[in-house]
Amino acid sequence: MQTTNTTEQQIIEAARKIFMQRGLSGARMQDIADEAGINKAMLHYYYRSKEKLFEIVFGEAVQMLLGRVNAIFAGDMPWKEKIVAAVDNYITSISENPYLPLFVLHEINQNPDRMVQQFLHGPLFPNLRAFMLELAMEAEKGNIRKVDPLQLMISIISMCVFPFAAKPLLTGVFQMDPARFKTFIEERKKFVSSFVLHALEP
Amino acid sequence: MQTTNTTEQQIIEAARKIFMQRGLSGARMQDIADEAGINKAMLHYYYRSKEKLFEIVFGEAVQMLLGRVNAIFAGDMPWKEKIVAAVDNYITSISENPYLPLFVLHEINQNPDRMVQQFLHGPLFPNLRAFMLELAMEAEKGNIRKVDPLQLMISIISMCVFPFAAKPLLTGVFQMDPARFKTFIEERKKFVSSFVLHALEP
DNA sequence: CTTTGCATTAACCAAATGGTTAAACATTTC
DNA sequence: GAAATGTTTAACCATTTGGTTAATGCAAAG
Repeated sequence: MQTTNTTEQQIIEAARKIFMQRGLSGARMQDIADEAGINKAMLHYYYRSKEKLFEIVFGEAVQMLLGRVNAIFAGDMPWKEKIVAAVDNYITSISENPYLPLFVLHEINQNPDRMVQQFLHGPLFPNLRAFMLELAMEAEKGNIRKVDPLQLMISIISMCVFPFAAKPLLTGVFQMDPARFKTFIEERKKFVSSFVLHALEP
Repeated sequence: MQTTNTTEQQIIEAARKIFMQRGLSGARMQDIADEAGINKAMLHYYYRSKEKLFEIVFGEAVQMLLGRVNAIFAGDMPWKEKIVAAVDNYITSISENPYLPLFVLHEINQNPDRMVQQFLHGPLFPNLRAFMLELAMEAEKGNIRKVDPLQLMISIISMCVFPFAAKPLLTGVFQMDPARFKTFIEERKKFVSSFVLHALEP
């Protein structure tokens, strides 16, 4: 990745930073311009309106958050390894974008219709669905305890995502400093996958 | 609870509704006034400023979300029953306030310092801490698998809270209608507690 | 009845905010 | 090198928004 970006890219990066931190209604066009080191009029020159700019940032964010979860289940590993890899991979990728989950969650709540747009683009997580089917079959064969795959799936995602969405709350309640939180997240990778695998034992 | 409230109460209720849905920066004083069926000036007459009004609503919300989790672990039941009761209780209480988790999470992220204020009031979840200690002791005795109590605690909370924070996303991705979501939540009570208990088996 | 003190409102205000414009500046084209 | 095209800026504009004010309504106290 180049450090010298075009103005357009600089704007998107600045917009991403501001929107992610403050949300659509909390973000100020002036702040985005300042962050990008340019004049406010430039934002409108390249991206017409705040709404348009937001849609781009939001769309990319949804892709990052949801696209990845599907991709993780793409391989043809055994299901146990798939769970371990998925958890590890997902927590790692969110670590690099800690604001992402809450940003997406909050904005979807503000305007659920925006999601509809997003889902028209691609198919609905074929890998994830295939994986859930695989789990159901393993349960049938008696290799794992019989659980609702949807409940399981959402539990896994919950355990990976929630700590980031609740970071300031957790560090506050349990008095973790930033370093402690980092090790907590690192340890969490192992914890979640082993927790899930144990829970699935017949 | 009376249906005929004082103006002050009407304002708080209206503010709660608007703030919870739109957040601090997204809420408009005019909308709160309309919701309460009164003049905008009344808001300032009773609560000086938007910020002051928000702090009241936010404080109550934190209390609802965090205060309860501590209270649930108060009794002297065996730890297994405590987990079952806590999960059931917590999911039920959030069902009645589905906007609550995301609202609190989002606003804490916007301004983490606000939390500090909240924690100065009471002690830091003595029951929750006691329960975590109890789990550690059970692990020592070999009655449950040895796990980090903090990781476990946060996992339980994650699994209870996240589905509500992500409701529109989940209903979108997994194409649930409102009724389906309701049964999903109802089933979740049993799923989560049994999932956790299985995961804790030595 | 009138005075007093609180409750309520319409009209108003200043600052913030998303967006526009016309001119200056830079780069490419011929 | 001048015309044309694209980029950037300062100044400006209209609307929104949190907040104020002065006048009105109104119930209780005297």
